Amino acid sequence: MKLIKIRALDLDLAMTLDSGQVFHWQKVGNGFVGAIGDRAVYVEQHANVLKVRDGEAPSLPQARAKARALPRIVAHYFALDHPLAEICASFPNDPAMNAARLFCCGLRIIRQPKWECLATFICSSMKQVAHIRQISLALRRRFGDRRKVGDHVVYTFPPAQRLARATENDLRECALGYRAKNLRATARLVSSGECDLESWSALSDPDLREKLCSLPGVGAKIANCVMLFAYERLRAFPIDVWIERVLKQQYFPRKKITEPRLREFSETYFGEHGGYAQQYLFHHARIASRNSGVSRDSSTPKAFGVRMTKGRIRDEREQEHE
DNA sequence: CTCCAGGGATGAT
DNA sequence: ATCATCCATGGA
Repeated sequence: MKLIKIRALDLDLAMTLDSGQVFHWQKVGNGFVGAIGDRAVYVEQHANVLKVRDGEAPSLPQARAKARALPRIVAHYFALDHPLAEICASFPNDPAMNAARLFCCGLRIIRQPKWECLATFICSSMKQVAHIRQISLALRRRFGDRRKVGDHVVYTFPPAQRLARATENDLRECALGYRAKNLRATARLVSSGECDLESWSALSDPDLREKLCSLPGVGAKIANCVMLFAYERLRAFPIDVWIERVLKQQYFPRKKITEPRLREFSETYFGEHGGYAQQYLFHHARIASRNSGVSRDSSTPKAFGVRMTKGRIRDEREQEHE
């Protein structure tokens, strides 16, 4: 089993794959297996080197050609060209951000295929990471293409056309619940050509956001995820409950802040790589709370050093008014 | 404005 | 072993 080496500075592969951007990579031995587009890939990290291989090709010349392309594809997917030191240096200098920056060394924003990212985040609404992984796997197993890398089976993410042909019930059987209707409707818009995800790359941030939000099942949060993870809009700042909690506790303690004001703050304060800042704050908060052994509805993560019960938060909200 | 939809993991009891 | 809670969008 021959592995190709790729130099990868400032990358933490395991953290990157576990930071809530992608949901299909599976840990195998010292590395991970997953799909990058249509290609089944195994990847493991040794310090500043990635060792990779992809699935078999039918003939030897083809296999050689594919192997030559693989390093470029992997480097592009993991965004090894992002200037991570510069990006981190552009973050604001404050305690929460500094803690997150320190904690998340080597965390990169992956470049995901647009349809795969959009569809996956439509499925993510009102779900937690563990569950999104199950949905992604169910969709891939049922509608994707089976590939092998070594002894491991990997399924590619099904194209929009294939999900558009599925019935709502087919999708529900993948544990999508009420998201089945939205995913199917969006798949039809994309596969019919009425919505051309590739051509949207040319749009400004606000125009792109508007287009994405026009799709069934896509609101502001999911639109921002897709902008950040699939359109390289590194300013896009998705606000989920984790980030909302962090922003309020770290930047507006004991103050009521309206939702539009919080959004405005998130879009200006964190600068040109706000999406990266968001990812760092998000991942730090998630892991810190996971390790604290304290449920997050009874206290904030230990790393932030603030204790605040849900009851107290409610009290504060009731006390203050604009 | 509120309420609800679907559901597996997770943590509390 | 039960039980409550997590989650974001869209429609009633």
